[in-house]
Amino acid sequence: MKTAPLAPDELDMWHRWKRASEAVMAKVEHELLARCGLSGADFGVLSRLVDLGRGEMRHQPLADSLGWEKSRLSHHVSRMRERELVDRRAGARAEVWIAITAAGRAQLAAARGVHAAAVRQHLLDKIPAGERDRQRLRTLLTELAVPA
Amino acid sequence: MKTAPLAPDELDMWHRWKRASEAVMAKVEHELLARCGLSGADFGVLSRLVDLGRGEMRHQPLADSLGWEKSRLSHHVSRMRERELVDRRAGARAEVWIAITAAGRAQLAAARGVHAAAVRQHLLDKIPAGERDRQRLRTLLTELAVPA
DNA sequence: AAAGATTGATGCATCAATCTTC
DNA sequence: GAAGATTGATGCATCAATCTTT
Repeated sequence: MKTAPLAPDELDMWHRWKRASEAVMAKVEHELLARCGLSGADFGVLSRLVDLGRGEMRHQPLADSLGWEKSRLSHHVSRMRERELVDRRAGARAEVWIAITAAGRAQLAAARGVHAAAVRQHLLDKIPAGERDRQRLRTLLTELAVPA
Repeated sequence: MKTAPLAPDELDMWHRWKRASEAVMAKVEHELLARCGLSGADFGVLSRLVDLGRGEMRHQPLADSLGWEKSRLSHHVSRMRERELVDRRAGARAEVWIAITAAGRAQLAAARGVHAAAVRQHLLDKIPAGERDRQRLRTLLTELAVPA
């Protein structure tokens, strides 16, 4: 199977896509970290604990909801635990529960607003307002996100 | 300054965007690594050396063209040098030149086709074909990539 | 001292290997 | 031994500190 090199307009679209995805993520995560002391990963863990689990979840479902390997979550929880944002406890069977702490709830509450503002400023406000345009974009993003 | 939490449709768009940008990058970089032994960063360095510099460039302009800190490039070149993909040499003034090796050229040549195919499969082919749609997307991506 | 680049320390992501409890 | 989770090793990104040549 022969594969022609990317034509200039193809290369252009690829570079634009790459720069846009890096820029949006970097801007949102930078604001969250600078203004709230939470990385995007920290924010993801804390908000899922609260939104999906009323403050605590088992290890594996939490990892799944983040799209993370269980080992990645394990390392990350160890670091967040030292900062007293979450805690770990053993369940009745062999399972582990991750729970948000009071300090974690406070940080998350402060971060929600900053996150919402950053997402609007750097992404949502720049998307065309028409319902047809938005629907097209939703469809494209859904296609692009299909797992390998 | 009021900041309402993200509404369900806003949150939905944010999550779709996030998953799409992560998925496209991961798929392209994974294919490049699995089939050619080059990371996205490696490919970026090699292709810029050839396309922008006929095989060699000074350190700082190369870093700039990648959007990297100079220290990041320095570390990366050290690792690529051990794999004999590039070499470093001192210039007449205090400057450093990074040059692609013969082995680097060979790997890059093999990788170009794989990269082109992956970008088409995972991004370009999923974008609507109409010129108006494409133009709209280009505009959106350009807005999103504006530096902080 | 200024320009140009490297180094070292720290935190994070991934993989394979290991531990623990049923 | 199987399910559930942690650990250790390695490579990468970022920041501050340092080195080197003019």
